[in-house]
Amino acid sequence: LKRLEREFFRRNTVEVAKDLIGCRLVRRSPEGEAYAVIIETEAYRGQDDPASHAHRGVTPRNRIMFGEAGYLYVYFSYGMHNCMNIVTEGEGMPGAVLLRAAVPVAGKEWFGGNRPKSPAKLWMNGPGKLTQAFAIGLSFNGLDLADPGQKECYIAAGSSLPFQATPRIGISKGTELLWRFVAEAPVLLPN
DNA sequence: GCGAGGATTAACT
DNA sequence: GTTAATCCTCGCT
Repeated sequence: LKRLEREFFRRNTVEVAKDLIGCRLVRRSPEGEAYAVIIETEAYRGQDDPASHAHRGVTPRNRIMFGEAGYLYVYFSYGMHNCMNIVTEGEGMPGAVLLRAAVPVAGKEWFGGNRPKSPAKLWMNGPGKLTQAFAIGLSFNGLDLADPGQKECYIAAGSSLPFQATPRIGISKGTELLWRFVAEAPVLLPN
């Protein structure tokens, strides 16, 4: 499990979102390193993207999106869910990739404990569920995934998967952009 | 201060 | 297919 470096994230957001499909999201757990293969992402790029939190300029919440790449942007949504994004682009250019779904590989007991009473197929097949399974809360906002000394959470390279591009989910503006990327080959899900 | 709405989910019918 | 849950953030008064 080799941590992806900052240069991977310091690129065009849409490219990063595509390249993240098939990569692994790694999290320290009491049982060791738990990880899952990322199968769904969305790109939110620039101040011109009407669906992005960065669209109206810098606010206390979204300022991390305007900063250095490789940091986590976590926000609270719908009164009950957290969503996790990885900051992209260079400083001053806001961008982030929303992680929407993954397939658990290692640390399944821990994931299952974080998603009680939920079958494995539904552990992390949505952005809110993903953060729940990985125990990622608002306190992770601003975490540097590219810091080699930071062991809580990082992204590791994987094998590339075929994917397709679709409109992003749950937004009302910017639907003409095909900036959601989903692994198409039904990746084998655990039972 | 206050009110509206949200990059959603789960449990209904 | 429909809807309640639930609270942070932002923009406006």
